[in-house]
Amino acid sequence: MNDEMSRRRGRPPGKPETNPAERILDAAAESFATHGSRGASMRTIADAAGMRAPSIYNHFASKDELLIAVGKRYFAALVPELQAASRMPGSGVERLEHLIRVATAVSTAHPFDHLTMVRELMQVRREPGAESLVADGQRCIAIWHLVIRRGQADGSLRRDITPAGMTWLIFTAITGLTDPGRRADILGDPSTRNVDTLCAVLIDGARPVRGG
Amino acid sequence: MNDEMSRRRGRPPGKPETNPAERILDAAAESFATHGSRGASMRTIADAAGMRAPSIYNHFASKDELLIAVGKRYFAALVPELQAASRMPGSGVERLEHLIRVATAVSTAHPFDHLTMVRELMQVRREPGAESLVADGQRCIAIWHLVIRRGQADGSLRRDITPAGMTWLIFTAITGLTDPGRRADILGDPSTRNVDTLCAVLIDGARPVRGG
DNA sequence: GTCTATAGGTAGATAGAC
DNA sequence: GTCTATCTACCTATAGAC
Repeated sequence: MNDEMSRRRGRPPGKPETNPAERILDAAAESFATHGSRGASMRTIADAAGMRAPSIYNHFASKDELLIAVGKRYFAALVPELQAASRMPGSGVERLEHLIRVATAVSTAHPFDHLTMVRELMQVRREPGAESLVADGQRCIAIWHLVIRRGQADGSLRRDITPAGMTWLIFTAITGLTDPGRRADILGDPSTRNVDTLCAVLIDGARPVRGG
Repeated sequence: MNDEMSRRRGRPPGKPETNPAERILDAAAESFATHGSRGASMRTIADAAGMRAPSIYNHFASKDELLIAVGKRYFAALVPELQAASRMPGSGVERLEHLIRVATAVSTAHPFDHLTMVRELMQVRREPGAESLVADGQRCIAIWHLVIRRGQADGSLRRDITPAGMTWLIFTAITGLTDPGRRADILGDPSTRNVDTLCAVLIDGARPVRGG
């Protein structure tokens, strides 16, 4: 019984995942995304990570720092991919397609990190240690804006929408894609093919209007 | 001092809003949407509604019931509008445009109700009293699916996306539109014109692909 | 670096005066 | 129908043994 209690929620057998900090981050991200940062307790996070709550404080100084660490991990995965995609050759609409592809890939690969960042990170924006998160967020937005502006300049993207508006629409669609609770309900089959088609709708909607 | 404390956060002077239950619902929706259902406390909700926490229990039996009441108010505003829009004459894509228009109007008119429903209502799905919420949600989804299927049948909507996928994409875009925290950051100017253009992107993306 | 025990604070909800 | 006072439970975080 003690054996079963001490290492609960085992990760898939083939994956040892011996790093405690990473285990804690995984558990925290899922808990934050599912129950909100206030609904997630250090006890349940620790439980999912296979330890007791006080042990978390050997790796992270506070709950807020845990929240910030999840955000940092997310941007560490996203920013380099976005930068690379924005530098690929092709027309504006093609580069935007690359951006959507990599952003969707990163966010569906780490859905809980994405949702934690979107829904819970506003609360710790002004906390010490969160400055880099704000900077990374602005860096990402700047990349999207630049690519869209260039697409509008070369005529491959419609000009009646602001880069900010289009960025927001794409970002919010990706956020919906990562929502594990609603995915199954509404999407039914979360197959990659379906996701690609949804991205195609966004891209086709972003092209210049016919005859215009 | 007691005078200032007892009736805090006054609504606009011209609006008496004497109904306590409605005041509580307004305060609860904003608090739920902003801080999450766990981050929102009965004390702060009561404070925003101009009363003390125990007084809320004269109108709602528990915090969960308050959450459910917000969801009910949202669907009471949305469902009739969706039904009316789905019955308007025209092609499938035109009816879908009507749906998007009324759904956007309702959700931006009651953004906190919408966000509360989206983010926090999953937790009380199986609570007694929440059955009608689940039913209303399924009713809305059915309307969207029907309109989209008809549009695909009459050739005014692309056929390579499932009704569920398109519904989800639109719904998630509307959710993003209601987010008061991010609206200003990303959209910049929350003017109606901008919102209409974003809806146009969705509609244009949903039309049959060119040459196909 | 993990644990048990616990401090200190705040949450939801109730009792009962008015 | 609103209030003050309060109960009980849970939360974050710390202390200190091992």
